[in-house]
Amino acid sequence: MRIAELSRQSGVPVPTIKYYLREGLLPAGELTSPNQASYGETHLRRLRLIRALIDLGQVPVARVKDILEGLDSDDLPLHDQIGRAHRAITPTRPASANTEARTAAAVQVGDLITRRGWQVEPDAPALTTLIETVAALRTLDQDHLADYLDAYADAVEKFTALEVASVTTRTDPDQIAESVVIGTILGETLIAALRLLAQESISAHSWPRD
Amino acid sequence: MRIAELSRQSGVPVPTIKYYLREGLLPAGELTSPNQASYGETHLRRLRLIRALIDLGQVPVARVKDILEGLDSDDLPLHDQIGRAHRAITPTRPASANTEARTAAAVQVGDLITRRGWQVEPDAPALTTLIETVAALRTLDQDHLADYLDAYADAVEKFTALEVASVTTRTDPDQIAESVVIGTILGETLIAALRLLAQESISAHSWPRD
DNA sequence: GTTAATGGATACTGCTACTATCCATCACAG
DNA sequence: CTGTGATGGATAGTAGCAGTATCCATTAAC
Repeated sequence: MRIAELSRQSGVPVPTIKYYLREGLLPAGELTSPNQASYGETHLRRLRLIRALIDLGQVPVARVKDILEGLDSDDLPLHDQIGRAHRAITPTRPASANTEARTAAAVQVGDLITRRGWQVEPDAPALTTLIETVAALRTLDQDHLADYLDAYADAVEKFTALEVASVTTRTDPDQIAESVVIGTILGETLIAALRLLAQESISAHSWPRD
Repeated sequence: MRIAELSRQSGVPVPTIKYYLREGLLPAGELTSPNQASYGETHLRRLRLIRALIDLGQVPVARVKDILEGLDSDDLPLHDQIGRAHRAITPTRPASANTEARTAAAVQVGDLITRRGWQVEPDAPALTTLIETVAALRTLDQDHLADYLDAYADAVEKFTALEVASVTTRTDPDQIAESVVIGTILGETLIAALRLLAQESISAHSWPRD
């Protein structure tokens, strides 16, 4: 198929497809002549994945590129694929000052991780976010939320159990990697959306005409 | 305190504070003379809230303004405050085409909501996201994840229960509104970070040297 | 009484994710 | 075999966002 058809089937405008080609998100089509290329089913699938990560997962284009390079390089350990996915959805923070609140939060989070027996690298991107968030909650006088960390962790472990179960339905290594990446990123979108719906419903119940 | 002190205590550069003042995120200080204003504790608290929403919650400046206006307008029903918070973290999507996958996803999500007895307005921002995400998962051949919707919803209801319990520790209506907003937005950041940590730990267990 | 900071206004910047334009082919209908 | 429209590739332009920078006429503080 040529680019117009690819555009029609994916719903992505031709100039945008060209842009993804330029940025190396999408592999070039097979050249049949100096200015004619043909795209196949793989291109369509890849394009859909790109759009899902960008539109639903809010992943920046540069991070999408990272992820796709990871998926394309065979034999990359699954743990690294997950790392890329995590970095894609965790903005790198400029390491805030080590205030009192931050130090206390770091201790609390460290305790939680030990208590749970989690194995977490000390430079995990999510670690900083978690510490920073707990510190912010305390600074904003919302200790009640920060104090529920364990209960949150309980519920969160359910997700990971689900995801592990879900991934193990696949056998092909390439498919596993893709599932892990999509699950990590779109899973978050899914959970966030579900949570908002549950909240809205609860809020309608609890304060019908507050 | 004057602007330099506010900047020092909050860690926000003076030009940025001026920008927030211009944008109406931060109320003007009390003018003591044509070119001298004094800021108080409320300004500092507000500034910290702004930074938390922007840095941790990834809320765009314009949405932060929405939220703060909501918090400032007394007597705004809590349900509306929640609505603003939800809109702040749910990007408005340009309503994709009604493909087959989308329609099927809409049905599945509708069923889920009925089954759970959730009360959700048909134009809730999270609803579109959820439908779109389920549709994307199916298009990307990740049905296994989409099929676990109910299990996800189970775990998600735990969060809302936690948040309701947490909010009811407050009595002052203003504080409740603030808690709801912060809980909604930073709660998501918290959950996402915890989930990534749990994932990393599981992945280290399951595929130590894959 | 000089030096530095302030409030307020206006202009500029860097980044991201596209769009638009151009052009020399090329496919294909008539 | 000729004219019309699409294509690949390159380069340039754009819109929106979140600040930064500069300027200026005061004013605070030593």
